[in-house]
Amino acid sequence: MRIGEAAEKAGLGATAIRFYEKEGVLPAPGRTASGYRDYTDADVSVLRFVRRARSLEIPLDDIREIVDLRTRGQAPCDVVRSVIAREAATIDARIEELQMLREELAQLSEVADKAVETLQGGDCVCHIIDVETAASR
Amino acid sequence: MRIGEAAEKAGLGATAIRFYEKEGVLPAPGRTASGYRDYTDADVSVLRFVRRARSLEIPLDDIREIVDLRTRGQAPCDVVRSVIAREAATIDARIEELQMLREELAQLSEVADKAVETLQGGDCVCHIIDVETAASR
DNA sequence: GTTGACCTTCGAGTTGCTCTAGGGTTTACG
DNA sequence: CGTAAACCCTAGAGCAACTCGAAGGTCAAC
Repeated sequence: MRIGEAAEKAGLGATAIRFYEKEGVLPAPGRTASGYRDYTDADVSVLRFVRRARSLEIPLDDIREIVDLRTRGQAPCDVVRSVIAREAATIDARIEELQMLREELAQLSEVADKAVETLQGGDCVCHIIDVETAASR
Repeated sequence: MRIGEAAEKAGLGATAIRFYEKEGVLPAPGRTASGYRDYTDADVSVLRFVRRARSLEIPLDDIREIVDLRTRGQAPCDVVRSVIAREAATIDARIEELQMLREELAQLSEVADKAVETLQGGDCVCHIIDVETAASR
């Protein structure tokens, strides 16, 4: 199949696939007589893996390593496992951070509502920002 | 004060501050006789605002807009409020997404553990990846 | 037989910075 | 007074992970 179909099956953009190939993350696929990239179902499953891995925010360098091991028929399990562990920790930290930010935003919009109520537009120059900088202490 | 002190007070790097200035996010500060940037406490509070806004992942374009309104003495409240609302929604979505990913990772590392147990290294070529691609359906 | 959808490559642009090179300045110490 | 460390300056390159545009080749249908 050509790149468009492979892209759709994998849930990626065609340009992203070309980019991954250029970056050495993906092996070069076959080509048709006219020079079009020609993907097999096996290729698509690799594409899909890359998409999944990227959606987990695993860096391309790590993905390249895993894909490389895979295509050379070696066991990427240990690599995958350590990457999984690392990513899990990263994601936990990220979630925690975002929850804190979310809470601050909620407070902020409360303050913003009050500021608007009490100040009625006119002289509201930067109260929200001031409160925000105060909150950042 | 010079850029290093301002940077420390605001919780930013000096290079980031220069970058913000170059990008027009921050107004150019005063200069000493020898050409060093010279920041006031008011400047630092703007820096701090930018840092806070960036930690909320608000894009520099939006921050520039808000800072711009502020320095022109206009009320950025409505802008700030709409940005806050938008960012809150973004963060909620992001948290949800990350929690899903986190769950998948947990499953994945379970599978990886089992795969290692049952397969003992040798022919473990890509079971984790296969499971992962299967899970991505 | 030509329109339109698809494919090709290459290079540049995006965002938000950091880093390097190659300088000048300020401060403190001996 | 000299000098070494720590600070500052600019300009430009580089980073991740892509996307977009230009300029063109190809394939299917009507």
